[in-house]
Amino acid sequence: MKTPPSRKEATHERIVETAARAIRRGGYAGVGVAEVMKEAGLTHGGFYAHFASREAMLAEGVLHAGRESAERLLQRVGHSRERGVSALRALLESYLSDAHLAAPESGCVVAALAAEMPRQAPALRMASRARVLALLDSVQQTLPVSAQAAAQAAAITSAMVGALQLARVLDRAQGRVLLADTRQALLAQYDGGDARAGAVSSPKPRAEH
Amino acid sequence: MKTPPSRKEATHERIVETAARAIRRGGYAGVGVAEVMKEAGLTHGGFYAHFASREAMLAEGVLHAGRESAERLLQRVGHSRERGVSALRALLESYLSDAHLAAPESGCVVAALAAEMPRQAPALRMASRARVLALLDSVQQTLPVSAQAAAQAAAITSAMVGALQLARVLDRAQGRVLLADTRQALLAQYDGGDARAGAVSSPKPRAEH
DNA sequence: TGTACATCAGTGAACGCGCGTTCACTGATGTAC
DNA sequence: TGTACATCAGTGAACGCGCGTTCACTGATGTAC
Repeated sequence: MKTPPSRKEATHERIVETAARAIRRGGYAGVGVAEVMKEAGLTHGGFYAHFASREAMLAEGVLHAGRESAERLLQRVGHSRERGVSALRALLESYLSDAHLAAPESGCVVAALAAEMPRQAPALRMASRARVLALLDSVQQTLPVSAQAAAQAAAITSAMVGALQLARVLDRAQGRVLLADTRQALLAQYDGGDARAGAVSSPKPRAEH
Repeated sequence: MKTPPSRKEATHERIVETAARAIRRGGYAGVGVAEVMKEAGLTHGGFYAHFASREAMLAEGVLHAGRESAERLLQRVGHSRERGVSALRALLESYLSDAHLAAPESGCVVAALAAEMPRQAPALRMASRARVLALLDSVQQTLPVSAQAAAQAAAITSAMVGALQLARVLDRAQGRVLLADTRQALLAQYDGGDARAGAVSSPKPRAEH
């Protein structure tokens, strides 16, 4: 059983949570020590009592962000299955949703950081890589067990991550269409017949106010 | 007809080419003015005779990189069609190749920078967005004309970009497998029957020396 | 063709700012008796 | 229960370095006559 966290442990956790949000918002390169500490309600002077370096904070942040969004995804998949929806469909509808598109800060850390990951120093690159492998594994677990499951998971995960990233570069309307198109294409291919075969462009979303 | 480039124009072009490589290697955030100028054989003092700001250089760099890799892709697709290979197959085999995986510096700028693009200042974000739209269009042009072509292009482009990024995060062997799996899955779905339906994991690549 | 001068591309030193990191100190929490 | 002291988390000022930007100057190129 866990002992209750000490004051320092609780603070540490709060900094890591803040960092996990900040790296998804600004990228590894866009996150500063002072900024994170301030957002966590502290001054930057105390930072090195918690981490050996800025990079160590980023590594803890990416792992935390990954675990957090993996949990959330798993929950949603669980709920949807109770409603008779396949795990894969639940996964795709959640991951490729407008909500996820609009909220990188609390979303998938791989989609937020993939391009930056290979450029990081070894420790941070390894932490990043672990989250990519975990995502691939999560996707694979929504597929029927078969010899091709790993390969299918690779293709599906690639499309999920790519679609979210491209959609975030485009403007809102174009991004939503791209997301919807990709969702439909993947469902048609991997989740059997109840989506019409051949993806069809969604109608333009209505203007927002 | 073009007048021959002045000395200054030639230098400017050389800086932009250098920048185009540098941003794909290091990301927007990893590129410095002094570094690019030095790599172009100049001192950093002359920089502001060529660009209004660092950001202006990055914008020219991303456009240059995009046009360059689009041209190269188009060439390869052209050659392959002469050999009786479909345009889409040629595109996928080139984009999802081990060579592209290993050479981000001269490869697709969207794959190298997608996650950073939404965070940039407006001018740079617009230049980045233009390259995403151009890539989507390039992919669509390899597809048969149909009402679904845009939607298919969205799904295929997402998978292409995502696969390259994920593969670059993993180690070399895992990355190649992920790339091959995605390639096969896309070919099976969109390029008809001669790839076995259902992607199959490739054998492990041999160790390199 | 040759000389004098103006223009222009590029040089190198310097400035200012942001940011990661360090450190002496403070105020609060917990322990000994 | 109360007092004295030690420990510990967090503060705030300061340091040093890198980097974008500026600017006075130089050497080369081109033009006028």
